[in-house]
Amino acid sequence: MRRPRSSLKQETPFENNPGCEGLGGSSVPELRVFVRKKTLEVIAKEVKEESYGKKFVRLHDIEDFSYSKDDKHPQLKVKGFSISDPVRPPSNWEKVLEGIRKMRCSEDAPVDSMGCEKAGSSLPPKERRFAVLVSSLLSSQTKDQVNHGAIQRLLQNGLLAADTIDTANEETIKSLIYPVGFYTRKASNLKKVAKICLSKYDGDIPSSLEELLLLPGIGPKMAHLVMNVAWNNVQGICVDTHVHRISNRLGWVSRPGTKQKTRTPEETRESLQLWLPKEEWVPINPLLVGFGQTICTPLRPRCAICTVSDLCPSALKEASSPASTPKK
DNA sequence: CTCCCGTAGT
DNA sequence: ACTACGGGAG
Repeated sequence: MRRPRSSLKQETPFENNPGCEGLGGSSVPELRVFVRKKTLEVIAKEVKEESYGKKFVRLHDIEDFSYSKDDKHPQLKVKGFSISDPVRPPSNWEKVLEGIRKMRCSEDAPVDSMGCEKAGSSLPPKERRFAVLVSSLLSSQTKDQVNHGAIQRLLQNGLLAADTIDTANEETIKSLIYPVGFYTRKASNLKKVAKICLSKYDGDIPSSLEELLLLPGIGPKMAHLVMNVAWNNVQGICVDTHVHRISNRLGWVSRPGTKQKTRTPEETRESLQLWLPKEEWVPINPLLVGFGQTICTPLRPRCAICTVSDLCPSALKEASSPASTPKK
């Protein structure tokens, strides 16, 4: 459902778009793609890496502009570059996925089953959503069990709601959430988030991806997770380091227009979403996380016991697990 | 000891 | 692109 605008020169949709503003005044018509915080990266990257090597695009180089409401990102079509290269799914991806599922069944992983999924499951909707948000804030780089303990302590002290957190002492919060990773920063973020939720959302949490991303401490991974869990609204794939690593090993993703590996989880997400059917967007995360913890580990992946190694372009190409670590 | 992990700041 | 954060794991 895209609304292509054929003649940008006449319409210049950016002028009416709060996210994008033209730089008036200069004799050369130059359009600066100016958007909020994290959206900037997406657009700038698309333009920058694909064609220009800079964050500015000259107005006359833009041939088309499209905006879709489902997809939040505006897209620029730039002279000499085609955005719409057809993307075909990697061969055998269904077999690979099925193979990984089977391995996951036999070898049980400690899979962080996302503590936030059950966070505050007994609370009313609004409170539950807030609990999910808090749990997501705390859970990054933290074991599920530790995170759960922190959530329980917050709950017991009545500090799992925007209004109470807003008035609470930051030191108190800090001590309650300890020992979650980065507790100092997270305590500070929690206070800020509570204030924002109170003032802008009546104590509820933002219901869009963009607004979630504006909260301190909420990045792409958690924003997608919160959209999924709190709002039951799948806006994108929740890509963590496991999904990022394994997708690249399997050759499932690449930098646009190349066969190079993606360099960031966000690039991986964009690339995966181009072909992976939406039904898989949610289950792919727990599946690959568990697989990544037990078999396709960051160092010394156990390709020898992996049942899909014959379908994996990276199999046995990195130092494998037990065999040899002679090294000097 | 080194590496790792999401996010933010640089 | 690189790094701090704050612990856990190797």
